[in-house]
Amino acid sequence: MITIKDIAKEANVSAGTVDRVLHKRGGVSPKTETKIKKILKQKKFKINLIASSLAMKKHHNLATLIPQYDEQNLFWKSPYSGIQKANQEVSAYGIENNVFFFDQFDPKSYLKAFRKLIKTEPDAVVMVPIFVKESHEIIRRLNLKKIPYIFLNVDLKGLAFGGSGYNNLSYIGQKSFDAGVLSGKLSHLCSKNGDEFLIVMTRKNIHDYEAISDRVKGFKSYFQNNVPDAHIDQLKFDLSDGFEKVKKKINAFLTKNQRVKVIMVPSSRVSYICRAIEKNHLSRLKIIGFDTTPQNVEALKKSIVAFLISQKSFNQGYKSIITIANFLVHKEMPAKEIPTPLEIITKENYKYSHSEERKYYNEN
Amino acid sequence: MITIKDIAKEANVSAGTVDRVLHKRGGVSPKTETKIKKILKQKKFKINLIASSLAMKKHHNLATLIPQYDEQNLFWKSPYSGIQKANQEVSAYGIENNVFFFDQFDPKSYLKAFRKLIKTEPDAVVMVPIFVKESHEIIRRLNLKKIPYIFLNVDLKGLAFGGSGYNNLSYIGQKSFDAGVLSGKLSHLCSKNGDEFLIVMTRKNIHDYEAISDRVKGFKSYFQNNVPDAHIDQLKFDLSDGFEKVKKKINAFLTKNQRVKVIMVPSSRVSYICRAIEKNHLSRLKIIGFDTTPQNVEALKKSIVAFLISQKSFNQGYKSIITIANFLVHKEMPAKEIPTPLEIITKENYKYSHSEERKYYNEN
DNA sequence: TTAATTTTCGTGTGCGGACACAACCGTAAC
DNA sequence: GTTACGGTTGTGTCCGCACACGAAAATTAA
Repeated sequence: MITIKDIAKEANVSAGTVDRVLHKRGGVSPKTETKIKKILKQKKFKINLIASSLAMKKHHNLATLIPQYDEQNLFWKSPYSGIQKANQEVSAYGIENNVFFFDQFDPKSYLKAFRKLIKTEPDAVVMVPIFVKESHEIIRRLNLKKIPYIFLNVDLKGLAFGGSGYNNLSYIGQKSFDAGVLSGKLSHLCSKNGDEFLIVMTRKNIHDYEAISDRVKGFKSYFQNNVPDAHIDQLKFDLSDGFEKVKKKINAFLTKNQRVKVIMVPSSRVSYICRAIEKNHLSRLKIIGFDTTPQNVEALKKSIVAFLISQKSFNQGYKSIITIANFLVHKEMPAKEIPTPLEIITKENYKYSHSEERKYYNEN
Repeated sequence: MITIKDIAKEANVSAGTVDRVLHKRGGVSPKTETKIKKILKQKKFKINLIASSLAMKKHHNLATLIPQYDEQNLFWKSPYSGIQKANQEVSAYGIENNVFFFDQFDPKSYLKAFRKLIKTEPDAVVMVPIFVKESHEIIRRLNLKKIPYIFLNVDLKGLAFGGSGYNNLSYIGQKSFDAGVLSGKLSHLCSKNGDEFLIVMTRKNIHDYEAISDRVKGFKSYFQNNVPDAHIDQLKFDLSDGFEKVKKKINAFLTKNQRVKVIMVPSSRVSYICRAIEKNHLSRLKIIGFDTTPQNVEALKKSIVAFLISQKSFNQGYKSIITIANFLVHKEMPAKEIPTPLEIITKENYKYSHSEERKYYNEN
């Protein structure tokens, strides 16, 4: 292991000078600089990150803005767990992360949470920009204060601020269109000629409308490119529709359309849909959904759902914090987009797929 | 962030005493010990791992014993890359890892590599125990020297040393039986009633015979439990069979058995098999294989192979080093078994599944 | 009571690097 | 020739912890 002192000795300078070169702090004569740089390369010197971050101790202050989860909507629990795990890890680097929650159906609570957030004067922000208009305002203020921010799970785009768009450091989440394509492929693989397909949309979670519609587009795109004459039906339910109405509607449809053999639910509400479907229909159906919420996994285990496509939201949360921490501490510029793997989950491989997350649950 | 000094001040003792309690070094009166422990809990003190590992600087010496990869057999490149990545990371912790290669078909080279390895007097060993008899001897010597070791990718078991078995710290790899079950499920999902299934075994790689036979068992087990009357055929090829013979045999079989619609190849040689199959057969077939070797991925991209089940061997290699490093540095006892996820790879999600690995390739 | 131990505890140093500050050099201005 | 000043470079301290060493207190022996 080569240290700064080793380099310094070799170059007949002091450690301070080497340090200046390493950090481009200036104040070094060109001669010595090139000499040091040469030795640095030659000896393959790498900064010891352990020692470095200990010495820095710049006590950074992070802030996270994410939806609150509840019994009804457990989806957001997973990224939050990932965030907590990351918080623990980065705390040794002098990074503290304050998490602010908001109601995913209430734009006002979003702004309110942000107002609390901004008062803590964070050095960087991780946010889930669910609401378009309000996010625009929030980002305007972050830009003003020159606070860097990254998007988690929702990839807000637009020609804001004079066409330049939002300059988030990074987006961490799923590529919804490709996830949809994958669901198309899986649907196709577990069907035979003449089978029909059904997309069931629930509009309960307005927030991820963009993602859901992208998944549907991806799904259709797959069939256009591979099975152009496939017959794809679509059912939409609204917020106001009660469970009974959903039930009636969907079963009536399935009775009338006996050739429907595959159902794709482009949201995390697939288990809800499954509960609505009568048993006699279920037996002929292959059902594909998204996200490994506890209810969905339950349906998977009972072989009601054939595939779940997971976006590993635990990892998303975890990675978002790690990414921004590396940016703050080591000035490491993240990729503009950090896509999460499109994980295919079945009854048979579920237990191996979320071990990190479960381990964390058990420990806490 | 709470430091040892904070605790010391609170307890009216010195930092040294707190340190003694933290590390159970003894020499502390029961009174002060309980007092300190109480404050430790109350303030939720956590050792700063950064500072800790910097202070320790116990310059550990690791050794790794893995098969050499070559053009013919790229499988082992992936874990090696993971190991290299991990080596880089742990080097800051004063851990150096020497990698020793051997020929996966030559037991003698295995022993020879080990002899070189043992001369470096490693503090711990990561090994791929391919050869049963030779591994027994190697492990005997490791036990004698009390050098801890973990198994990578091959889960050697047995009633060695008086029935106690090998006491490897951990096994990091795939659960082959469950991987087979998963391949069964996927085969089932993309078939319809009356379709027949074919297992094609190549015995080229004797070493993973155990894993391959477990996969086959898992495959059959799935069908026994779910589709007891399924018709499963089996073809075996030997080392001595040339490509032309394989070709002739397999195409003859497929011509005669037109109802075979799904082929499962329980090894990483699926692309080899695909090349042997004539086009007119391919169109009706769904093919499932293992491991994302470059050739297999190529076949996946061309839609010749429907599914690959990946054991993420890059991660296996990476994790093996990280695990043993944590054991050495932080005395963290690993789980006895660390199973790799059973990842389902299709043409549509491949690009998202090995991003870490590719990123590493590009950087180097 | 005093000396010899043993138990218990405090102090100091170093891990490798970051950064503030001091010190040095040469040159230009006076 | 002295002073001033900017460009360079060296030195020292600290980050939080681990651990060796020695000092103090408590105990036992003489």
